[in-house]
Amino acid sequence: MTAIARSDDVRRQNRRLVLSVLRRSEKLSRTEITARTGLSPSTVSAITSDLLSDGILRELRDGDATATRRGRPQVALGLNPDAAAVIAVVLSLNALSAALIDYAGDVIVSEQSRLDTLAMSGDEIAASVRAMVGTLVDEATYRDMRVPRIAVAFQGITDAGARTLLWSPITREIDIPLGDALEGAFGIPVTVENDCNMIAVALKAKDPGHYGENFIAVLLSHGLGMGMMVRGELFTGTKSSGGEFGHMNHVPDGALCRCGRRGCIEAYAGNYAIWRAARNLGDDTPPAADIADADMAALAAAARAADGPERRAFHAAGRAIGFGLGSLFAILDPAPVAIVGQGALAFDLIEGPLLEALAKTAGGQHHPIPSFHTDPDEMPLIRAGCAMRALTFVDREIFARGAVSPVAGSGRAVA
Amino acid sequence: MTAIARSDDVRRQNRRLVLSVLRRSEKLSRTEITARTGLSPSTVSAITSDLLSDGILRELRDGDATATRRGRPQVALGLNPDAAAVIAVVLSLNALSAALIDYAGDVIVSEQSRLDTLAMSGDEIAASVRAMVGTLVDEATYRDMRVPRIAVAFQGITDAGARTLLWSPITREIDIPLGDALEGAFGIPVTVENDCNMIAVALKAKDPGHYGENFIAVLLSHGLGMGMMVRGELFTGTKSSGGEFGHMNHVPDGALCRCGRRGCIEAYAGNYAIWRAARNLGDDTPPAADIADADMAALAAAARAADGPERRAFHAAGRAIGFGLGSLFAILDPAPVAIVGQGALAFDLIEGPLLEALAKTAGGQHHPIPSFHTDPDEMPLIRAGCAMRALTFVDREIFARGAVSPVAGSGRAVA
DNA sequence: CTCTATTAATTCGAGGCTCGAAAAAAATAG
DNA sequence: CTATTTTTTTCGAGCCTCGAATTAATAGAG
Repeated sequence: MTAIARSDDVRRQNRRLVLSVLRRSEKLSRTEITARTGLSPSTVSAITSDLLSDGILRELRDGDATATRRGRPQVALGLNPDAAAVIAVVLSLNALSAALIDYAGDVIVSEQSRLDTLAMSGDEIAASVRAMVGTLVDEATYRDMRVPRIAVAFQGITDAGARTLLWSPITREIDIPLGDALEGAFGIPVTVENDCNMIAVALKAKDPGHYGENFIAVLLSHGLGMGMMVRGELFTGTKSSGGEFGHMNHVPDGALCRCGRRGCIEAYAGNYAIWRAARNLGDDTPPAADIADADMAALAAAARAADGPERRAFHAAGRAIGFGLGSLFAILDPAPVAIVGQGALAFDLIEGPLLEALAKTAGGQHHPIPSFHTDPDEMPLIRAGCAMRALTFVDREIFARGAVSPVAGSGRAVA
Repeated sequence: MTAIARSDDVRRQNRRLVLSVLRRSEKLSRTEITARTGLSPSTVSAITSDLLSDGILRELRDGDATATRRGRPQVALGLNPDAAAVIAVVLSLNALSAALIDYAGDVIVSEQSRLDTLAMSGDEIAASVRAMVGTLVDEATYRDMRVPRIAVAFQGITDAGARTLLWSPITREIDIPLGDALEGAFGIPVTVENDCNMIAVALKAKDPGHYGENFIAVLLSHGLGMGMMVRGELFTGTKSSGGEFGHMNHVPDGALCRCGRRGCIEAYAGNYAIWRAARNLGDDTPPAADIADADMAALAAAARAADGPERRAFHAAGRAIGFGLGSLFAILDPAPVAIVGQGALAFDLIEGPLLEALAKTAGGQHHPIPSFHTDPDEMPLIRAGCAMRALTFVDREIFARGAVSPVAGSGRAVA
């Protein structure tokens, strides 16, 4: 806010603006851009002409024949898929996937592999990621597309600079410098992001009507995750990716959590916690390594069928999440919530206690109870968010600056 | 972030920048401004010349005789105290105070009065504030100073627009439109702010070395309050002033809170909660209306003297605050903490259990334990923060725009 | 088939802004 | 009184946006 401003910052900001409306709409005439941005027609003309000659935009001479109106027909402009490509990597428990995505957001090629992350060292994990990314970089080189950005998403915590994997449940190792490893290998700027933050990015891009300026995405699976959008921006911690909702305290000195502490929300609402409670194993039982989706589904079925430990376990989970959201809402006010991940399949079981707990907290005091939507399939969201994150970076930090030749010869060329 | 930029926005931003370094330093030559802002000497010359002819700055031809160096001597510039004035109002339990403050930040006149806020209606409170502000507006008119901003601080919650008192412990009434009342009466823009947010503003202004980009101010008195600075900006809720730290949940279905809910942190750490626990009154005892500082001091003395219910009460308070901070830090990472208010006098009693609880939560997991500083006297901070808030608004929103004649004839003139 | 109305997009000059280089101003040192 | 040093201002080059005027490209009317 208190930064110096120069003359050409104005153009940069307005180029950003034009690119941002085009990223949302895919196909817009100069007149429509004028209307959406509020810029004057002359400015839009100047900016789009620059972007066209830079190869960042292209004219879409559509065969749609919308020419039913009188007057000079509009020329649709869109992001040029060949302007650049980004690589989006998703690292999860025992699985690695990555995709090469063109500038318009379409997947060109994708790669998947299974790997035993828990048994691997940090170096081995970094090497696996590097190998897969290498394949995609080669692919990009072969197609003569430059790759100005790589984004990696994983479950866990990164530093605030989004460069290092600080901690993740998918490995025993901490402080894996994934960003530096990839950047060193390919000379391409990298961000390492929390998966739930990427879910939030994807939700905002997908349904801006419902997920607007402020909302919360909660991932329910083996552990808990959260991504928050606050005032239109992804909310991250000051030193890390932040948003460790699952490790807010629910019950002081309560159930044993996977993190080694006690009483975390996750220790009541993670799959392992629900499983533990449903099997009457006691709060001190160390968390199971992983629980199959089918087993959780069976638990949910049992809970729906009859009152018993299973149902009580899901209720306790709902209660923990409800109190946690209440505490969160006390700090930053209620906002729509997306319940994402396999746990969303059992949302019918946890919703009641969740709302009941929420009503008992300050979050519900001055404002109406927020809406809850569910989406059990998190992976597409993480992939889409990760790609969007990388593309938005290119929009804002690279193509918003003039004097960049985007369609460079080398696939590895970096500004 | 995605706003349109025009040519003159550049000048506005750079005027802001110049005003912000001058507000921090009080006395700076053009050369020093050049160094601190990074602007070119020509630009600084142009901007300061505008600001001087607008009457916003003044030359301080000092008798300090710093002329021991060779070369043309520097001319010190400073904010012109007569450029404008603001009114800062602090409304607290049974007391109202307000001050007329010149543009350089010095108090011109201040007013105080005692009133029985709990017995008053919202209209009566608004009328009292209006009357006191009226006196100061008259004073400003008499001195031929225009008042472009009023800021009101109080303990409680406002709407996100900082216009309405939504709830406050100082009155039984809710939704008091203080902002509209004052704006209607005087035609001056008004913000209504949470007192702890103003404490945070004041701490940042007072000690930017320690309270930098990220820190938390916790007010311990009858109830609890919190103000947060996140990435250099005051963090407010999306719909309200937010930061209701005291009403994050500590123990599900726990002790009765002043807000009517159960288990809030405040229900363990507010004065009434400590009192209640120290007197073995039980968690369900309705909160006392108010407890004299002397009584709390006596309680603290007893707690220091011997192990017993008093000491346990303070320990429970520390524990509640510690778990609460831990949950907060799970979301946005650890940051320095200021413990402000009368409760800071007993910080020696609560610090141990606080740190112990904090160590049990995720907040302390990846980062070192943050620092804790105390300041028992909150009123000066609230006053200073409130004044600073109003002045900063004038800097940024009014004087950063050119073409404003600041030293208007009428004291009530508003842009 | 030509002409006119209509809508889209571009061009051009006016007016801002920052910056670097050069000039002017104001003091000390000798 | 002159040279030196440091601060501050002035001036032209180079961006940028915007409004008004101009050019481009179509559908419909006669």
